[in-house]
Amino acid sequence: MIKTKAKPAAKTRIQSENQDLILKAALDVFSTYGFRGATVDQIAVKCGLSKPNLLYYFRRKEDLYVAVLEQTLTQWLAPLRMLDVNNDPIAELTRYIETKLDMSFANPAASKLFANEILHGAPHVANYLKGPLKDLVEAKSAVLRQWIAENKIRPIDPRHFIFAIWAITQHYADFSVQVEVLLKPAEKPAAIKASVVEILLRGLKVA
Amino acid sequence: MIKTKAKPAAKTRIQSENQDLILKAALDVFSTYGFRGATVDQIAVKCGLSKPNLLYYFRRKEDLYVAVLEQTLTQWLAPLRMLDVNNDPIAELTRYIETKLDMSFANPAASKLFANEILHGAPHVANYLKGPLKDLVEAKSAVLRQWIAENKIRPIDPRHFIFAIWAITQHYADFSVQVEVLLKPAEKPAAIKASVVEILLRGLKVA
DNA sequence: ACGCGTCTTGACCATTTGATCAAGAATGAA
DNA sequence: TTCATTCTTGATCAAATGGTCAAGACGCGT
Repeated sequence: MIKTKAKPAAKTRIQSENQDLILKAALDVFSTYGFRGATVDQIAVKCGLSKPNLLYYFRRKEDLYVAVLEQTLTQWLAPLRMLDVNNDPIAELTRYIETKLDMSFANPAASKLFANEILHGAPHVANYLKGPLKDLVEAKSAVLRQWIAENKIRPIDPRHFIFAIWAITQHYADFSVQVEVLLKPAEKPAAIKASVVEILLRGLKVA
Repeated sequence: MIKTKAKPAAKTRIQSENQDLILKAALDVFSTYGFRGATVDQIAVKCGLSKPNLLYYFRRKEDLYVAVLEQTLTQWLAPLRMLDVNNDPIAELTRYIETKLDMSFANPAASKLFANEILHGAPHVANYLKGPLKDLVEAKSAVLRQWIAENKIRPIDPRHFIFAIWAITQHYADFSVQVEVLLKPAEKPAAIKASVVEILLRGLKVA
């Protein structure tokens, strides 16, 4: 009997369960120690599998790393895709910033994984940056430009403004150790969100 | 004859020359590959010394890493120390932001080295964060608070505003690969500086 | 030129780590 | 139950890498 197709993702129950376990553990370990710093053994122990067993699912350490990275990337950019030109700019941008901050608080590992990858020259996602990401940024820059043209927000360079949102929101994940030390005693997420939104958006509001 | 003191830093000409060579190469390699990702051999080759010779100057890889890190840290925070409560706030903050951006453009390796260290939990500089850095941030937050009290700038949370400046300015160093791709064709530093200053400071100016 | 202390290196070692493989255990459709 | 397929692992390997050491080269004040 023909095997339906060449590469269907997960097939058996055990396969999908274990792949899921592995990906979760790998995100944790890779984001903490980086690609080179992480060891296959660490990840295997973390998800309760033997090293050869883990390598049965992902033949090479790099395959696993790329899988985790790709899984993270799409999830990470989803909220930007939702930016809608037809809604109120301040409301839309507020929602975007707050969503990004929520993600940084809830899943700092994803942000750290990505930051580490870019920091080291993006060797595994160079094409992703040049293709899908650049397209998305261009599209959303156009949205901001239209809002400016309609005089709904004050003029600003759209790309640098997007960079600013990314930089600040991800800062609370990537530099969480530093933030926690300098912000002690701890501040509530809601308070942080209010401050960040204020810093980023106050200069955009029309008189 | 007594050796003047226990641990005077560099003594002979060769010593200071080679230590300098090593520190420069180490900054390059550590910032690109991270502590674990960098190899002593790589650094040795980069500065034209043999591996045992390099280890003659820095007995352990970690010693070298810490030396580079400490050298970088002080230099990196200098511009913040200069923030002067007696000058015009917008002028002072503009100068600070532009200086930080200049440093990111001129020496991205330093920023990346620090980013990598914090990203991985700041294992070598935890005390520095809790001590000198926290003190500096508190002091400069007080400066911002005074400007607010004097109604020279609009109210903002000082600490989060400092974080915002750091996050954005260092973003152009740490994420330079991404920035270059998304900003293509390349933009002049002066244009970037103008955009960033506008984004950060427009919301601060009093009516 | 001498001689002491500094500098340099080839050879070597121990450990870590990514990856392989053959053999056996578990799974599940018929 | 049967048995082909999938899953699991102990043992093992080769390469990379941090670090050591003894021996010799060199720099420099005298």
